[in-house]
Amino acid sequence: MSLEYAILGFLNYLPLSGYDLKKMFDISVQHFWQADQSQIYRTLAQLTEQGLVEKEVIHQEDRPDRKVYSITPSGQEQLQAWLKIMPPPKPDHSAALIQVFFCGQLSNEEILTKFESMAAMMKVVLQRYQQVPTQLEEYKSMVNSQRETFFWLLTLDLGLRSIRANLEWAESIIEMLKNGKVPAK
Amino acid sequence: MSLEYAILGFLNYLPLSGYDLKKMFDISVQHFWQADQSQIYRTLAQLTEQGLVEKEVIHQEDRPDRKVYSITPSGQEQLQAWLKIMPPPKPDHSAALIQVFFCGQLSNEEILTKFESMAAMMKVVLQRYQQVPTQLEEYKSMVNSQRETFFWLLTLDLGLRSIRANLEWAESIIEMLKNGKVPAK
DNA sequence: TCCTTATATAAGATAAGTCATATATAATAT
DNA sequence: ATATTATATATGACTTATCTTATATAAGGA
Repeated sequence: MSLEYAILGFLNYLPLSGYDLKKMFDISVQHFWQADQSQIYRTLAQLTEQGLVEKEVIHQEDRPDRKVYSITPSGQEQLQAWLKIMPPPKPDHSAALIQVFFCGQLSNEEILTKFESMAAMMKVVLQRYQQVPTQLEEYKSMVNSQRETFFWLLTLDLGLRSIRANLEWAESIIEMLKNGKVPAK
Repeated sequence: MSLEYAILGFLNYLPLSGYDLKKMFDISVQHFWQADQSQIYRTLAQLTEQGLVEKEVIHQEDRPDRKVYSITPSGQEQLQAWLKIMPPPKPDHSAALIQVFFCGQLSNEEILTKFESMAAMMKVVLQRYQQVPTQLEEYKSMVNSQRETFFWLLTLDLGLRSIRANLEWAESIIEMLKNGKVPAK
């Protein structure tokens, strides 16, 4: 599980509660990692058991107590070690590609509609990506390091390149459909 | 779940057993869908319950009985309907990107090593992809349709484009590391 | 006044998939 | 002679993640 390491990564900057962590995910890696709130809490519990993080309960009068987690030396070791290894590439089961694979069973018009809405969606995602750097300021105030922001921008860059590759692919298929290059049988 | 529809897609060509299906996955969509044997059997059971496929037991003397599944009219309807909709884009949790995001905590030499082995791995994947069309013959003999093979090649094309985009990204980072473009702090 | 958002954590149910293992036989390769 | 591969299905245990719901309070907007 790498949510585990993502959490350790953030806690290595500063101590945070489960609630804070959720916000951190949302302002920084939301473009490639949507963290589930309940999963964060469960993973935090698990990391505590393993001695990789430590919990400090901060009492609050009017709201539930804050439980602030800090990384332990053992947690830092684990994180460093993990950052150096290559994570086993997990095969992604792409529903979209399964649809492409079997879409010969649809009519050409239906397929054209499909790829056109795919292309349209990708353009939306592309725009969303191009607007992500707006959140940079929020993130900067949390980590305050040009080096960290640099790597953040790299993850954005890959996202952009991937979406562009996808869009070009979809557009090349639209071209083929319009020019009658798709075999009828 | 889209394994469900992937199975319906194959059964729409011809009736197959769980064992046959596993082989079908391996010779055709293995590059974007590694199907788990036990998951295929479980999904087949579930599809039978839902009335989307039908089971015929074929007795064999020396080996376990073959259970051959065929798609029902209801299954065909479901498949057709699904092929037309856009599957909700499932957010992929990329361990590799989490590593990039936090790798500012490593030294520049360690990071260089990391991206170099990443690039090397992508080159291997690229070669593997370029060799996939070899399996085309096997697949052709199963479906015998130029239209179907065309869409198969499209899924390969996307794979190639994506890997190339990834590789270019990794190489651009290697360049930056070598030219001292990575902030020290 | 009422609704939403923010603050904060947690647990039950369910889904989807992976891993390991079990059963049984025949053919092929080393 | 021995080991592996092919044929064929199935289940138990486990992991990871998602969805839903619960609890509690305060501030701010319509």
